[in-house]
Amino acid sequence: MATDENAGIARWRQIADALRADIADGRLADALPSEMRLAERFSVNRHTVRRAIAALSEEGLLTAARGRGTFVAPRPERIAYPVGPRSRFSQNIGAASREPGGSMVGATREPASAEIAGLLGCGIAAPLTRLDLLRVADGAPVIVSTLWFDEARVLGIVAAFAETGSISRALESLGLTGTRRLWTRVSAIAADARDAERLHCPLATPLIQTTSLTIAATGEPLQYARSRFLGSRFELSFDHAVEAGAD
Amino acid sequence: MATDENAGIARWRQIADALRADIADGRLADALPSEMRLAERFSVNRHTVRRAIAALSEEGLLTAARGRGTFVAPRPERIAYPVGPRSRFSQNIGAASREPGGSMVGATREPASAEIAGLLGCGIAAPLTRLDLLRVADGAPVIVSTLWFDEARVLGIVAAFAETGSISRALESLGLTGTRRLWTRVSAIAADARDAERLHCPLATPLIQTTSLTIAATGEPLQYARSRFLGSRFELSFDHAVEAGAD
DNA sequence: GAGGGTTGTCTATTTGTATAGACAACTGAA
DNA sequence: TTCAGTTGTCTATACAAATAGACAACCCTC
Repeated sequence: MATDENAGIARWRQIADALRADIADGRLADALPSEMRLAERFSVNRHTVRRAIAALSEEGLLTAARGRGTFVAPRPERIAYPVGPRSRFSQNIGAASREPGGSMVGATREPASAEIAGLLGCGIAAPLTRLDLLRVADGAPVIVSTLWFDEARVLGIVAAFAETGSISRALESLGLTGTRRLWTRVSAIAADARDAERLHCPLATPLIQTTSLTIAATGEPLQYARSRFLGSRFELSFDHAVEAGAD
Repeated sequence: MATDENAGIARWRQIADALRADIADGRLADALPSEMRLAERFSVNRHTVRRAIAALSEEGLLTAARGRGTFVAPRPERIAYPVGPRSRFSQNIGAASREPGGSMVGATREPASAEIAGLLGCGIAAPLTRLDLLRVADGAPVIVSTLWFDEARVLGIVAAFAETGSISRALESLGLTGTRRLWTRVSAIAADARDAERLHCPLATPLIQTTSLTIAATGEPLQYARSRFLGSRFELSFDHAVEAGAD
């Protein structure tokens, strides 16, 4: 219940973060405790609590009513996001009965770094197609992802994506069917200024970062991707199939 | 390169976070740019940069030498942490040629919440054994995890863990062999004051949070676990086996 | 209507953050 | 040795954050 000083994080921000986590996990619902009670609970002045509440109201998580109290907005449930060999964004968000959405915020050419060249099996500095996507659920941006392809293998993908609105359908229209995700790696990072702007979230919000490799039906590496998910809105889910002979 | 104001995060902390990320990802190594250069790069006064550097020096990431410059400590590589049906902590850390380590920081009884009761297949408020573990690599704490078991099924596990130093070996000594992890769910959270103290990391450091369910050889749920990993030190890795008939 | 409890707004004061400038102490190379 | 470039330390000032207290505006219940 205590807040740390000298952490470089304002107390009101620490309180806002704590309340936000409580709301996201369902520990706080309906009526918030009064400002005086919260001030006692965090060992802080009432004005400091008020500033935290103001920040959360800006985010739409709380609404205050003079004389009555402050109330928690109905919490958007965490999006369960299954990850497996056939993961697709539109399918995942669609299954959660949300409007799938994604817009391309950038499509550029880029020479392959040593790391990506190794993963995609192309030469260093070979031309890559890089797509930057912003993915939306319930009208709010929730994922930023960057995809890299060996340019020669996906000619016309930008137009195909613009037409179909989906990477998997765009790949199919190029004749690349039966693609499969080979692996996914997961870490956690803090949103930098760029991420915060794109995802409409406060600076330093925890994000889930995944990197993944997708292969074509032939087994050749096809797509390397890096995605950043709003940590508070998502729960990635991995089902562990039993590998043959792994016992 | 710009820092945001009004985010409730001090500029020196934003700069420290940015430099820490650059170090973790290998974009910064050997000699750091001079304080004046960094001040220009972040559009900030030199003293503000100095405070950021002081914080990172406290963490052991930088060492400054008057007249020569400031240097990046050799970076501990990210720990690749494979997650699958047979995941075990000691095995993972051992494979990365680090000293495995783990100490029990708590062993308590706890009545089952509705959520955990549903997962473990026991009654609500049934007695559970709860173990709190702190896991260490290279002498520094890197994971906090909490494990819940149906008490009746793991009598004596505390003593068995104390003897073997490993959960999997403790379970085997109780006759529970052939356990398997059924699923893992992943999200990202910010370290609260409690986590920060235990993991020796700054407040609001991004953590990977996993929850997982492990079943016994019979298929019955055995263990529910929640772990929090230092996001900067880990990369969880999931290999997607092709499920039979999933095409 | 009265009264207790709530949020909203005001003033004032103290502490922390950031900027600015100057100079000392030190290093390495010319 | 000289000198440009580095980190370390000092003073001073402006602004944001946090505390403290008071009171208005409002809601609900008795």
